Amino acid sequence: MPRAYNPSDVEGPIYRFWMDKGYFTPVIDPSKKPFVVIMPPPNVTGDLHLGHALTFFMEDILVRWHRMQGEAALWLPGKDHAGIATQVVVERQLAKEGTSRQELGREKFLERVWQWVRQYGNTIDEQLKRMGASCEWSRLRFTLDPGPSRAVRTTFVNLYKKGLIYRGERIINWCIRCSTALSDLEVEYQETEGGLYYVKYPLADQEGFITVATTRPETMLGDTGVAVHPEDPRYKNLIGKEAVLPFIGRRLPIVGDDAIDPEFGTGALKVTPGHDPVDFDIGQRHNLTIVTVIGDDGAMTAEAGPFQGQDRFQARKAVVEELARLRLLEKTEPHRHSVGHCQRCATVVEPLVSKQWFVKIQPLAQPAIEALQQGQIRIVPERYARVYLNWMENIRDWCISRQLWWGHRIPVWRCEDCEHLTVSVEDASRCEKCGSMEITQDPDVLDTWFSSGLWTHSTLGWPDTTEDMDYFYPTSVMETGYDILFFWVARMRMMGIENTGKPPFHTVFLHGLVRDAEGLKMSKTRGNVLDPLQLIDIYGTDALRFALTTGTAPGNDLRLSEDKLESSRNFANKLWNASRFVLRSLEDAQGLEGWHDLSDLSHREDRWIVSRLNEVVRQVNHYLERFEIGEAQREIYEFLWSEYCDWYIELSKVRLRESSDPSPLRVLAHVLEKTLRLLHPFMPFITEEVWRRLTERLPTEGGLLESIMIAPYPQEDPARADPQAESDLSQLITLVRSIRNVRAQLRVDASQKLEAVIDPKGHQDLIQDEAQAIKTLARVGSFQMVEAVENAGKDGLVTVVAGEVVVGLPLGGVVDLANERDRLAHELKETSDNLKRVEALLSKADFAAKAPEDVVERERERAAGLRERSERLEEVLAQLPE
RNA sequence: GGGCGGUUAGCUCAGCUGGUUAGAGCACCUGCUUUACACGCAGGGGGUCACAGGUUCGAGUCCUGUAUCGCCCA
Repeated sequence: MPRAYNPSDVEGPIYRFWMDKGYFTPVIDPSKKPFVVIMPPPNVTGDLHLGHALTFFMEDILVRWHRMQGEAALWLPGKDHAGIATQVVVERQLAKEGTSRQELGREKFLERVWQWVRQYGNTIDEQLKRMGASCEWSRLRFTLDPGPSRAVRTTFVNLYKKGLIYRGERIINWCIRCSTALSDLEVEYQETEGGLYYVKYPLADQEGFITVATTRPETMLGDTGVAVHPEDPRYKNLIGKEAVLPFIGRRLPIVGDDAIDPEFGTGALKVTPGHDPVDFDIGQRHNLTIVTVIGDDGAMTAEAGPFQGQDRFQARKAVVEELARLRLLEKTEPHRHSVGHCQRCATVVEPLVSKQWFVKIQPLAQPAIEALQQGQIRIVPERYARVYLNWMENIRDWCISRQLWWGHRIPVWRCEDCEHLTVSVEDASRCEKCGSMEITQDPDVLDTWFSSGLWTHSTLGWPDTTEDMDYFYPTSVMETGYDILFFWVARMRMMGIENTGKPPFHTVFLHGLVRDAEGLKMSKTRGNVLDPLQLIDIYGTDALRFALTTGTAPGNDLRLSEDKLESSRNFANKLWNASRFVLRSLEDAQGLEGWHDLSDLSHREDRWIVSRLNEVVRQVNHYLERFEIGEAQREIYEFLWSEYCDWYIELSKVRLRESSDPSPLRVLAHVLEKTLRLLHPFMPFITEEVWRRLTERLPTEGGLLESIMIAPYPQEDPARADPQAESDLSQLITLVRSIRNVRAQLRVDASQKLEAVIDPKGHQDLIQDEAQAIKTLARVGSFQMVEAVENAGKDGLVTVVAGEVVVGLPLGGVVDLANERDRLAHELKETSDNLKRVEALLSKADFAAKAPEDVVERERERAAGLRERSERLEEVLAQLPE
């Protein structure tokens, strides 16, 4: 066994072993509880990043944990065609080659995309495997697969028939570069420095002007009204009158509308229903006409009069200049406002009126809201439930059509003869109304999130009645980043309830975003993206898993640094070396029978470590139940390193050297084996590797299996708890530490063995039994037990109060008395300060009366301990020679 | 404008329903080739838990307000 753990030696073969054994495939068994996680399908746009890695690690931990508990665990992997995202990526590639999708044509372009998808699809699968993901490959799905595609069409048809999908002319977000409509969610707002322009509109049929303030002067060409607050005294008398639009000459009715904020600008708003969603609504309320002055290519239309043909930003300048020349520009103020950008290509989004398909969302949102309110769905962390509810309650109809080529084509065929729309799951060949063959399919595709919204059930075979649907639906936990709560989680809920009548999962577990060491979001443009595979090459999968999921709380962002990775790698190495020690000790060992159950523990060290392990098992399960993965890992880390390695192994060395009876070998093996199982969901590879080597050397007991992956997860056993052993060992450890402490403080050479006198204060048996351990671990040559240390008649006695025990170390001339006096005085002050605080608490009448009994009792015991300690210290100090 | 989160050791972060002397990793200081591990061992220093009030026998933890940083929504 090599001195250092080398992950790359073991990870590949182990993963292949698991695959070959089919451990990732659950057995459908109605008598068993299923545990189901549907993987958030990564986009097939490129390599996986650390955000994906975090998602997969969290899910793998949960799934492995449940699988080891004997549940039928299904983790269903998949990939998303990611309509606009993928199309943009491939278009960029085409641009580099000097061509475009238009040049290629729809069919050829789609072929190109499929090529891309095959390449990256495979890469993603391989990356997942390297991450140790125990997902069910035989059920792998792609959103454009026939099954999920049929689910998409079926849902579309159903919603259409219920009147929940409609086609309408509405204001939508338009990306000029992508030439497509976007949903509200696909628009990202950025604060931008701009201007607020005050423009004078002459009043019709009377003298004077009304001044409006706008951030987008070029849209004025499409104004069809002016709005003021109905109660605004400045403008009240103008309501019902008209203004005249400069350049165009159109007469603009002045209307009163509550939506106007009298405080903003001049309190008068130019209304452009064709290019602003707020204005669109105002226009609807007051029957204002819609004029489109910016075309879907971003250039001014014929309606823009003299500005026709100019780019929208060019037109902005030109309009302002012209206004200034005509003395209609009152003033310009600098102004910060948020501007919408296309999520995928960062082009400024243009609100446009366009004919699109929409989902009427209210009737779908309502049941989803109720499911949450009735507790059918739980969100972890809970605070996101309110965020989610608030969003659901204010949700607007969802624009689902995209003018893209890559995606699920809308299953609607328009009849050239009678204009009837045939909406059908199967490809239509004739008009369902007049039977005409002259029908053409809608050229648009559906929003990617439409198919993602069905993912929890479309992957299990819906709309068919399948064994999978029957057994695995509804799923258990939806684990994903909080950034797609609205995009995805909300839509899955709505669609899941709509299609199946049941919420698609009972728990939503949200994790945070992975940031770099400076706390910045990782992005390609910033160049701070860390490639998970590279990190795996350097540190190993288990270390990366541990680093990403340790010390984090649900829903909180986390920073990944080299430090964390190194520390996780070191932990893996620590485990490796502890195992090396155990394995070497087990070589040719006899009498290991019973290692699995350990029914007859007599040695207090053994009872101690088994008791501690049992407590850790309890804690880890407790934390996992609450999705506190970071805390669960910390428990194991600390137990393994600070208790098992630092103390139990060190103590066992003493016993092994002495060949004492009982031998610690069985317990060394037992605790290591159980800890490996406990740790396996978090660090699957190293635990499997060590477990194999370990179990090879042990008699087959407890139904030992061929892989740790399918071994049972440790469960708490109250019979293992041993408070006496725990308090004994705690005293022993304190004793050893205290002596080491003094040695270090007084700079006693490490190789020098000291003589000691020990006043056991009721711990005679402990000190007697553990004499050899004390000698070895504290580097004491020999000691004798006395009744009072200060009467031992030794020179230069340094006295240590170690828990309840008192130790005297005759250091003769070694000791600087002044130094020693300081040390003791410092310790005494600390003790008596503590004592004062506790006594103050105890002396309050209310405390005894109101605090729970166990708390009071604990404080009393503490006070007694502190009092004793402080008395001892005073005595020692008093007898210190001047 | 509305909402949410953070503010805890030099840095990065844990700390559950209020109850030991507030923890970890890294960094720092001292000493160690102790036959599992220097990716290590032993010992140590370092925190008025952002601030101000309040509730309580008891507050890092609950409430109110302030400051500051960040996120989401409009």
